[in-house]
Amino acid sequence: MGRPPRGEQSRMKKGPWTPEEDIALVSYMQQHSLSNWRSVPANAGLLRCSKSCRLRWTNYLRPGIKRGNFTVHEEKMIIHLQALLGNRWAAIASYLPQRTDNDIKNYWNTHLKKKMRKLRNSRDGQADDGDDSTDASQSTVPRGQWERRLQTDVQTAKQALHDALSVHSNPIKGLNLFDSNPLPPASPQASTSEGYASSIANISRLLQGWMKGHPNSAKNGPITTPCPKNFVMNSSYSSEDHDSNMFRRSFSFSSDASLSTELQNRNNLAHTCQTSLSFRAGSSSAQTSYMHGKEEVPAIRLFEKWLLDDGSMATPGLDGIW
DNA sequence: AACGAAATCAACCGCCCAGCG
DNA sequence: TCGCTGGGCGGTTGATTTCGT
Repeated sequence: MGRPPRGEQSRMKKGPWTPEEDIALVSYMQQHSLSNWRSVPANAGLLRCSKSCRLRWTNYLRPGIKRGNFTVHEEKMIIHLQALLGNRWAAIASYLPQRTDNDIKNYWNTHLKKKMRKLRNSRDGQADDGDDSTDASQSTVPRGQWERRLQTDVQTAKQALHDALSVHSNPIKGLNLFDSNPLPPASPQASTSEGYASSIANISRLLQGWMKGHPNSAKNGPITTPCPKNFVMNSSYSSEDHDSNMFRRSFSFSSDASLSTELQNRNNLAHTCQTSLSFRAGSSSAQTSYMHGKEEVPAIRLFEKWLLDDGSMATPGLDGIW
């Protein structure tokens, strides 16, 4: 990618995003269909590089992101998937659509890696040697496991592609993850799955943090408070402080916007799928493994059962962590 | 209360790849 | 075919927060 001109680069702002910037970006993203990220900073009035905007949006501001409070089930899935796929966080994140690859990566590095190391040490009775040999990407994977990884890659890719394509015939499928309803559930019981952070909640969070530290609240840093399960608009918000129109815009994602986001997510998934397929393209054994018995469907079912079944078919050695 | 160490995580960096002219 | 560009990915950094003494 071409390096931006020196002058332009120096004018670009770096570091933590302010609530004002977040609102500007969210507001822009809500009103415009995304054609290319390069035009976003200028059009949204941000002194950020396009990459920074994309990252901020995909990792923190876009609708349907759940942050913090990883469940035991999610932990297990991450560990299983990491063992299978290695540090391919985007692929792992595709199995946890509420989570971003960055979030999963951070969680792995700060929590799970340590947990795994502890487990290994207690099992082997060895002192911590500090290496990360539990990482599939760095370990010498036994042939059987490698083949299973390979098959999983292909199946993951196929499934992702299938999902990505099927959205056109059934756009509602899977949309519970990206609820188009701008209003939060009326009661805790109304929320089907456990706490899902909508865009509304994301913006609420940033505004709450903004108000807590406003003005010049940089010291408070990014808002990391977990989202409430059922967001209630903060009644203490004063429209005198900020542009109330912008506020309203930020809190009213249209279903179209949510749908386009979902479509893009699925397109991204399809891209991951392509990447995944090409990843092993040079391997003849990949073909052998994939074609074996023409049993793609049972294979993915088995894998998903293994993956999603809480501990019943857990990876040997992982039981007892929780 | 004060200080340093450790943990956390948002954001950046650099590389890679696909698409396009 | 080649060079350029936009976008995606994984690794790393560094500011901030939390914990222990």
